[in-house]
Order: sequence, then C-alpha cells, then structure tokens
Amino acid sequence: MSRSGADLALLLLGGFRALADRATAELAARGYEDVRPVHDFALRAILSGADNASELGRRMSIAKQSAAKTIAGLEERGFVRREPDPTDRRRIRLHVTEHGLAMLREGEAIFDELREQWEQQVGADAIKGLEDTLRRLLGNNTGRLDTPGWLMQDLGGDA
Amino acid sequence: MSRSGADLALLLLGGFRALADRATAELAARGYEDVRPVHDFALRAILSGADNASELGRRMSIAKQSAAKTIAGLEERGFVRREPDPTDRRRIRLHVTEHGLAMLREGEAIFDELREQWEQQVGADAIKGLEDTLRRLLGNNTGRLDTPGWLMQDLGGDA
DNA sequence: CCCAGATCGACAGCTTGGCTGTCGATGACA
DNA sequence: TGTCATCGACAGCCAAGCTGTCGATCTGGG
Repeated sequence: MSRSGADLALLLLGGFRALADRATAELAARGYEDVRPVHDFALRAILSGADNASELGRRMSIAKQSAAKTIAGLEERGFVRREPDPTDRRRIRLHVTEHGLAMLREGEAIFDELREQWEQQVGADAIKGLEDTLRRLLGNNTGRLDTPGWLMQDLGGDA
Repeated sequence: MSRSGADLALLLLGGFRALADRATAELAARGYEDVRPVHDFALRAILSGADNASELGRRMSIAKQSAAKTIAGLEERGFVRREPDPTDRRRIRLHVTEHGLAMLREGEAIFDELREQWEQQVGADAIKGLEDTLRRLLGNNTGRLDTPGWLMQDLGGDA
C-alpha cells in the first residue's frame, strides 16, 4: 500500500490538516481563541451575501437550523450582529462586525505566511503546480462549503 | 478569497473530499454500505500493529475511549473480532476478519481507479508531481497514522 | 515478596455540529 | 382575501470527539 490511490487521499488530507492546525494555533496566538474552521467558512458566506439564516444554510449546504446554531456561535464571539430586517419582519439580517472582519484578515494573513513557508520548502513552482492541478481536477469550485462535521471537529483551523 | 493561502487549504480539502466521497459511494455500491473513512483508517492501523484499544487510540491520535467506540463500530460491521489476550488479562486483542480484509481490498481497488481517473484528466505527471510535493512537505509520513507532528496540535488524548 | 504506580477497558456525561419535525408569524400572490 | 411559501425558533435526536473515574490487572523498585 505504498504508491496507491489511498495514499493520494491521505496526502491531500494531511496537507489540509497541516495548514488548518497551524492556522488555528497561530490565530489563537494572535488573540482569536476558540475559532474553528466553521466560523471562518460561515463568515465568508455571510460576507458574500448570505445575510440570513435560511440563506446561509443553503450556501453551506446545511439545514437552516444548523445554520442558526452556527450563527449563535458567531454572535457569541462577537463576529456578527443580528438585526431585524426593516422590510421583512420574518427575517433577521446578519451583519459582520469589525471584529469579524479583523479575524478574517488575520486568518488570511496567516494562510499567506504558511503558503510562503511551503514555497520556501519545495519551491514556488511546485506549490503553483499543486494548485493548478487541483484546480483542474476540481473544476475550480473550491468554494464548496459542505464539509462534514467529522472533518471540521477537532482539527481546528480556519480553512 | 482568491489566490490566497486559504485557497490552497480549500483545494487540498476539496481534493480529499472528492476522493473520499466517491470512494464511500462506490464502496456502498459494491456491497459495503455504511462504511466511513474512519473505518478504513482504523482497520489499517489495527493491521499495522495496533491490536488493542489504547494502542489504536495512540496511533490515531484520539482518546482510547473514542477508539473503543470506533472498535465497537468495526465489530458491529463484522470487520474485527475482539478476543481476550492470553498473556495479559487487561487487554482485548483485535483481529481483522476476512470480511474486513475484503473491504480494505475493495477500497484499495476503488482508490486506485479514482487515481487513474485523475491521471486521465490532468496527466500522470501532474498527479505524480502533486504527490511528490505533498510528500516533501509532510515529511513523507503519510501512510502512517501515528504522525504526532501535524496531528497532535490541540489533541490532548490520554497518550 | 509486596505494594505503588502504570496501564487496560468500561461507564457516565459533556460538547460540537450536523439532522428532522413542528410551530407561529409573516409575506406573496392568484 | 384566502392559500401557500418562507423565516426563525423550539424540541429532540445522532455521531464522534472529549474528560473523569472506576476496578482489574500487570510491573518493577525496595
């Protein structure tokens, strides 16, 4: 079982976990403790237009009830505010706070640093080739956010 | 959120998910329903020497209590048997059944097929380059599950 | 030889992040 | 205006981690 397809899957998973683990640790070191990948995913989705629970659920491919739980977590941490919609009293609109934006920026910076570390290890061309290959394989839809809990749970990180 | 280090993480995760999802579906289609990646991981670890719950926990970097749950799942599905250790009455030794071995073989075959599909999409060289790059980055400790470096970050466990 | 400490597996109970089903309030439209 | 869709909330469930604790069982130093 060297050189097998299973190996390939493990390599990809290992790469993701390496990045996610380090990003979480670094984020915690910079003052954003208890931030999980799901928080980052959700915040990005909200920023890109999913400004209510039902829509967030659709974008993340989770039930709206689960989205509501996620939103509660984001609100507890001060990353979003919930405000009544003036035009539709059923809705509660989501607003990303400055604290949330700062966290996203910090995460982004950390990932860029990690990427640079990898470039120094294997060369910028190798990293670029890795990205290109994966992009071609995945049809460029990397934004899929429906990652199951068993993967997001304890590996922390801000992917 | 384009062209950043976070993208790299998403690509790696997406690649793993693509393989894992398809493998799970294909495994189900071939008669092994309700098999999750964790079952495969655990079975491999057991085969490679982790023949009791505590050791399995250490190899998989999870608490031994969680390992016990995993083992219960494997036993339910008939992939392992639990037998008392003749020389240490505290231990319950794990034995991979023929059914478990067959599932592993089928999984291996499926992964190989998926890898070939990818090779046809982007070329064998690209896949090989991807593997080589990741192997260099991850220190070549991929097929093994006892990789403390990138896995032990915030996992306390009772190891 | 014996007891202290380490280890094994099990139990209870918690946490997170999913799920379904149901509900009342509200909006959209024929 | 009445029907149907949608929104967010509540209750309750599941899966897979976690911790703490326990009794039983090795193991090794004195």
